[in-house]
Amino acid sequence: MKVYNTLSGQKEEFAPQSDEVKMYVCGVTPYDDAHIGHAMSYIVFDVIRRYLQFRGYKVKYVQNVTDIDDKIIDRAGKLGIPPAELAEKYTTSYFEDMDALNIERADIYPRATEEIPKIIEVIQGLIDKGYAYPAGGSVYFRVRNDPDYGKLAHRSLDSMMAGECAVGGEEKEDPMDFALWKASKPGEPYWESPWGEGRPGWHIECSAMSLKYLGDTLDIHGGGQDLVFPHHENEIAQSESFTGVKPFVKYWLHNGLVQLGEDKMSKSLGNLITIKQALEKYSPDAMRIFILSSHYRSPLTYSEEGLEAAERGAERIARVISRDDPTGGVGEALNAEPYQKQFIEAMDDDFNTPQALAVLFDLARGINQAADSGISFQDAKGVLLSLRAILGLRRRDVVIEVPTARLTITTYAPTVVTEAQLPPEIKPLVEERERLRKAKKWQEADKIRAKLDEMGIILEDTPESTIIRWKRKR
RNA sequence: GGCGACGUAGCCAAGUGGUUAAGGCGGGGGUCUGCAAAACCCCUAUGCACCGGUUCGAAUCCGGUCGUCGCCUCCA
Repeated sequence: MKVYNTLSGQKEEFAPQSDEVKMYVCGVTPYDDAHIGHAMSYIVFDVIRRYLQFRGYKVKYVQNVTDIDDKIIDRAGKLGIPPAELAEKYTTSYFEDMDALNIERADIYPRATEEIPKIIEVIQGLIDKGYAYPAGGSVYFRVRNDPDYGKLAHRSLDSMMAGECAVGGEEKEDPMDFALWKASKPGEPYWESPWGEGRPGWHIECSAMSLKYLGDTLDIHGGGQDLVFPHHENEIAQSESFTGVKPFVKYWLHNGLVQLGEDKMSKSLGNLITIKQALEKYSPDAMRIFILSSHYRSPLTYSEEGLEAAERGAERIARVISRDDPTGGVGEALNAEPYQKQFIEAMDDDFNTPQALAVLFDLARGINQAADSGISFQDAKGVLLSLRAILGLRRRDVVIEVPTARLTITTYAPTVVTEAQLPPEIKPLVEERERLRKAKKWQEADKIRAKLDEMGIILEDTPESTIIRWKRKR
């Protein structure tokens, strides 16, 4: 298995420290609804985690919630509510989105505000070792004392200085130094520390949490490419300086960024589409297919057409899974092993989900062919189910028997569907149409079909039954 | 300005030295169907931004040109 490591800039053979992969992915700062960019990152790492598990690894997955930060304080101030309340609101919203997208929960979600003792311990350790210094109630990391600084971003300190004139710097020894601890202003939330009242700087919480929950060396650290510098660079500096252990992370994985038209989708540009907005129009499976259709390290341009295409694809795979094998598994059977092998080959090559998805569609076609020609596909369907689960796809179609006819209800709900969920006015219409069809009154029958179509119900006649299909996405 | 990525069919997107350039969506034709829908079959890039070079052979390596984007500042 090969993974692309940002640190080396190359694909490397994946060799974790043990059978339990220690995985840390940068989480959110909850001050607003999560957007498509978040969806991309967390779907990508969800798939990576699922695949590692499929390959037999145990995975310990930790994701932080940075629930105290300048942005939270600013936004809460504007809204006139306590920062903690704002953070809580959007943390809840975040979990709703993750659940809706079928992203498995991390094992631990440490929150910055609950990890202050560890954060202070790390900062104090850095001061003791000469890597940090207090100034004006804050504490800064002394970048010049870390000869490795810049190794992740592949940049030298001097080249960083050259481009942009230094930021801040009033009490810093060096303009590139960054804050580990920030002195609080009056009215801001604060915690007691050896350096006075204050709060953690942006990068320190990730170092403290990952060291606490996963140890001195992580196997995988993930996040968006926009975090490479300065966030992850600073994490390396903090962590390796504190522990003296190198590397802090064996494999740095970064996903490409979502673009909206010409520009990156970002907070500062304000051109965000939230996950909640997208889910109003598109199913979770469509979102996942859309995102997984391009390689995780490539930029992804959000487009309605792309989502529409993904929606069709999601539907196709769900339909295959709803097909029954009439052979009962007897006789000639479709062998899905070659597909599974190809899927694994694709995923083993730095998580090539576009190719893996192509294999899934090939297998779907194979199953449909088998079904159309009376070849058993039970086992193949099992393979399709297990492979698509790695990508987190889960649309299901449910067959329901009613007294007058055998009906199949198609839905995208993750939960069990019963006839009771079918709107009561639907069934009589379907039955009436069936009577008209038997009487060969085609025009009247078609009128009912058209009427149902307007109600969001699609009817598909098959030799055995009529399939009732919901147009709705969920 | 510095660092980096990318430019493949109508759209999206794999492939990164060697038979006919994956897959999805869309489009065209057909089978099935009362008609549809679904499914299946066939077709839809003599060519991979452009120009040179290396090679028996390049979308794939090298050089150049043009274009797009990201990071360097809060960001997944």
